[in-house]
Parts: sequence; structure tokens; C-alpha cells
Amino acid sequence: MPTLQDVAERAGVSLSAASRALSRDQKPVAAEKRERVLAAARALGYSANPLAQGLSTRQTGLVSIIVNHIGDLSDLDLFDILIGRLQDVGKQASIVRLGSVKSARDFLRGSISYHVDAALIFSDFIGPRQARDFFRTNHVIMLNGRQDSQSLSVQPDDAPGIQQAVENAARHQVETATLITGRESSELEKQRIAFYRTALARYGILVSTQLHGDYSYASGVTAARQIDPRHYTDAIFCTSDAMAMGVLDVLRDREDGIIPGRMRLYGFDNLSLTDLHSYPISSIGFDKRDYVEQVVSLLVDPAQARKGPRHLGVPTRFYGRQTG
Amino acid sequence: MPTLQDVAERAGVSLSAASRALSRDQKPVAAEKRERVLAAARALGYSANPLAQGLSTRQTGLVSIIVNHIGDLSDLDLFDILIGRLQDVGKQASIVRLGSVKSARDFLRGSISYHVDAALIFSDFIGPRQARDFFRTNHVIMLNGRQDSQSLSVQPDDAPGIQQAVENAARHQVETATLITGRESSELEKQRIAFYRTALARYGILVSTQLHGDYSYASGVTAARQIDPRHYTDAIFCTSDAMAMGVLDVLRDREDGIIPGRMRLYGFDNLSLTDLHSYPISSIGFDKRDYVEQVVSLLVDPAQARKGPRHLGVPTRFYGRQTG
DNA sequence: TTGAAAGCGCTAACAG
DNA sequence: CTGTTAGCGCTTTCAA
Repeated sequence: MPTLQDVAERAGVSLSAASRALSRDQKPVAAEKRERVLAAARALGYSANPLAQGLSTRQTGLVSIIVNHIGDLSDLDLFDILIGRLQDVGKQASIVRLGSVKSARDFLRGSISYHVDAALIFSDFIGPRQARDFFRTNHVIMLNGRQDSQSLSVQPDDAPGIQQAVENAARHQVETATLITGRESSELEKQRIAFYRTALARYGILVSTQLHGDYSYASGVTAARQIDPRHYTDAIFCTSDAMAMGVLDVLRDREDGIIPGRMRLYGFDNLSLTDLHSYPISSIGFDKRDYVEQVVSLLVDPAQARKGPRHLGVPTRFYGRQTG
Repeated sequence: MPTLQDVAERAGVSLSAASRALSRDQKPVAAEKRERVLAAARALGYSANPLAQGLSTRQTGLVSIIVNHIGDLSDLDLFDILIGRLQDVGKQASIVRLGSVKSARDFLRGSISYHVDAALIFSDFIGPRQARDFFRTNHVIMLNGRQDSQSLSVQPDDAPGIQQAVENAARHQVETATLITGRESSELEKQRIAFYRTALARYGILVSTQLHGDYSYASGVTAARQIDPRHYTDAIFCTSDAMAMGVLDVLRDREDGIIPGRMRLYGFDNLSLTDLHSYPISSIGFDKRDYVEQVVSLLVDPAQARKGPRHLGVPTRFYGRQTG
């Protein structure tokens, strides 16, 4: 592998001149010299060693994405866009799956993830304080809904989407609703439930039942089976599309049937799976590209990020499909 | 951040002694000295800088996963297991999404991915020769079905699963079948189609039609709409589950109905989505954990890998569900 | 066993 | 603008 030294020699310049010529920011180099260096680099097939660069500059070009595990359907669409955009701005994505790790801190400390330019925290195992302790970079972006005054974060604003969904229900004469939620341990989920209840109350819709799941398809199936058919309800609001899918499949099997007409079903996340003909579930979600842009904006200009608003929001909206 | 220097000073030993004491392989150090070093490291909360280590050892602990894009449903289950196992063996996964990159080579050269311990090629944009050119490591594992005598690879063996699926069809008196395939530009797909045709011929099942899709749900829908209802067929074999899902949704809407009874439907990939009640599609697939173990086995012991068989296989099998 | 010292490849002060 | 030089933090000879 050719080194910068080789390039410098071939171009007949000093090491530092070569370094400056190849630097991505404008450094003082005679135009003619720069040309010779670039030519030499090209001829040799030179490419800088990022490890050596990182050792000097403390920048690795790596961004860690910290998740519990992947396969949560709701994340997939997002990650593809996110990783693509990271690459656009010259960053590499490294995925850390905390689910299979005993101690997150020890694991991270030993790995290159400790030295990333930024860490994007999706895992709800990690709070803002821990996150700062877990990474050498002070550039941590909380995306799990947890945050404090020091941290940076991007968060969907659930209120508008929920408001729109409930308004849609009201417009269709819904009078009583069932709420199927996820883990109430999460602050985010608590807040979300509050939004639903407020919006429903505003339109005079009665919450007849509230059931708990864990966001998964299976838990949606379980919850739906608990709904007493004699206990009338006009609409079911789920805090994840996966649960709504489970609910839909159970309701289809029941003789009293469902949609459209008898009952309305609303999901959450706006998964691309809801485009499948068998799961035409009305949902609530945010624009993924918009969200990713917010994240990237915090990433590309750390200084700016520290001055501007630290907590960015992305509005959700209602996506109507057959079930709502 | 404490450095090795700090640890050495605190322990009252030389830099190199500290290095040896902390090394993961057995290096000659007096037992008592080692203890002091370890204690000092613990006290200081020391953790080695992987960049500096990498600069010396040329090992980064990073493994690149090269894909076209993520979101191909068939990969998701696999990646979760893969990333988890990589972490188990002390490697970090970095995902490179080629879809959004103009020149793969230039992109990789400039990034830390060029210096990874190993590269796992899922993207079918890259052949074995290019792969060797694209990474500094000679440790490239082809997982896209492309390979040559020099490369390492892991590949599902499609034959047994296809054989079993066709046998299942034959046992249920299937006499004519429709084949819905993906891009025939791929060698892998060509071979797969050959397996289907051979197996079908063996049982005297006639292939009445062959249609082309691109593995996606949408293309399955399109293909299914092209099937002439008057043109009788007992079974449809799709080379992806996503296409089979599209087919199923179209057939459901048709008055002549489908499954069970009239027609059998077989997918490919054994997606976890086929566990959804609405898509109970019989499929063909391999054991994901088994597959990942093969990959990891090539990874952990490079020397061994170079001696043993370079091309590892994982058998597929038939997974019966409602449609088959 | 041990420690001094020479790198690994690059960047950034610093003095011209 | 330029070249010299001192690191970045760690591993690994090499003599002792």
C-alpha cells in the first residue's frame, strides 16, 4: 500500500506539502505543487489510511447507530434512508446491537464505536447521561425519546398525527374506542397515550377499554382476542402498526367482521407494510426523509448544533387507508 | 482519556510491560507485574484506543457488510443474527449501502471500510475480483452467489428445499405449475430455475407458464394479474416470498379463489412475515443461524479458512404452511 | 522477563 | 507558501 510518504517522494515535495495538497479543506499549497501531488497520488493509487488520520484528528468518519436489535419493522424504512444519507455526507454507519451485549459500556469502550464522530441512540436502554459516558465523542444524538438539557435529540411530534386520526374517527361517527398500547414504562408511550385521550375527549369519544401489548404483531393478536365482542366499540387505536396488523387478522376471523362499516382501525408508525393489500391500515407517521434530514443537520455542523435548538421535532400526520 | 502511558506510570512499569500485560494473547510478564497493571487500568478506567492499535496491528475489529440497500425483507432476519454474532466474536459491523454511491471503489477507498478485518459481500453489484480490489483486507467473503476459486463464500444450497417443495406439490396431485421468477441476469437465479424445472419434470408436473418479476411484492401482484384464469394451473412457485405475497393478494380477490383446494402457492426465503396470519405461505429457506455460523467460522480463523473448503453451503428445506 | 526505542501513517504547529 | 518536527496511542523488535 502506498503511503503519503510515497506520494510526496514521487511528487518531489515534502510530506506535509503532500498532506496539505490532499487535505479536503483548503490549505495553502502552490497550485502547481498541488497538481503534482494529486497526479502522483492518482498514479500510485494512493488512499489515505483513516486510522492514521483518526489518530491525529480524532475523527474516524464513523457514526454509530445504537439499537436494541434490528428487525423492528418500524425501523427498517428509516435505516435505509439514514445510512444512505450518512454516506452522502461522508460518514460510515456502524450498527451496534445492544440486545446481545452484557454490558453496553464495556462493550462500547473496547470497540471502535467509542471513537466515532457521533452516536445515534435508538435503543431505549440508554439515557442521555449514560450516552455521554458511553462515547468519547460528546456528539450524541438521542432518538429514543429520552433527553435532557445537555443532549441533542430529534423526536417525532405525535400530537398532530393523533389529532388528525381522532378527528377522522369523529367525522365517521365513532363514539367509543379501544386503545391498545405498548409498554407504559416508556415516557414516550405515556405521553402518546395522553395525546390520544385528550383528542378523544375533545370529540366526545369514550375510551371503553385500554389493553397493553409490546408493539409486536403477536401482542396485537393477543390483545384483540381479549376484546369482548359484546362490549361494543367503534374503533381501535393501536400505538404500532404491527399490533394493528395482529388486531386486523383476529377481527377478520370473527363472524361479526370488521372494516369497513362496523369498526375502524388505526395503527401507528406508517410502516411500508401497510401498503400490502392485506394490511391496508390507516396509520400515523412522520416523513422519514424529513426526520433523517434533521438528524443529519445536527451531525454535519456540531458547532451550529450546539448553538441552535438542541431538540428538534418532526411532525406526524395521519395517513388514511381502508381501515379508517 | 487515560492512555497506556498513564497506566504504566501508575503501575510503576514500562510502557511495553503495560502493553504486554494488557495484551489478549499470552505475553511474557511477571505475574505480580501483570496484576499491578490490571489494577491500574481498572482504577483509571483505561480502555485501549482501537485506532492506535489498528495502526500498529492493522486490525480494526470492524467488519463491513456490503449491501445494495437494506429493507429487502429477506435480509432483515439475517442481519440481526449476523450482527449479534459478529459482536460475540469481538467484531463491529459497519453497513455500507452501495445503492446511494456513485463509485463503490472510490467510496470504499476513502472510508474506514477499506481497512476492515473482513468484508461480507451481499450486494450483487460486486464480483469476487472487484471485491478483492475494493478492500485492503484479503479477507472477503462472498455471500451474493458470485465466487471464484480464490474467494471465500457461503451459499445456500437451493436444491433440497426446492426438491421437497415440488415433492409436496406432487403428493397433492399438482399436475401443472406456474413459475414466477426474479431477474434472470443473476447466475444464482438461473440455477434456481433449473432446479425447479428439473424437480418438476421428475414428478411429471408441467410448467404451463413462466413469468418474471423482480422479487418484490409489487412485481408479484403484476405477475399474478397476467395469469390467465382460463389457463388452468394447480400451483404457483415464486422465487421470493414477497412475490408470493403479492400473488396471494391478487388471487384472493379473484372469484375463482385459491387455497386451499384449488391452487397451491409456494414462496422462497422463508421470511418471518410468512408467520403473519394473512400470509401463511409455504416457503423454502435455510436456517439463518446455521448460515451465520458458517460465515463466522470463516471469519474467526482466517488461516484455517484458507486451508479448508473455501465455499461453504447451507442446505435449504421446505417449510409447509397453509398454502402448500 | 524487561525496557528503550523504532515504527504504524498522518496532521498540525512552528519557524522559515 | 514551505519543510521540519513533534506528536496521536499502541505494538513489537531488540538488547540487555
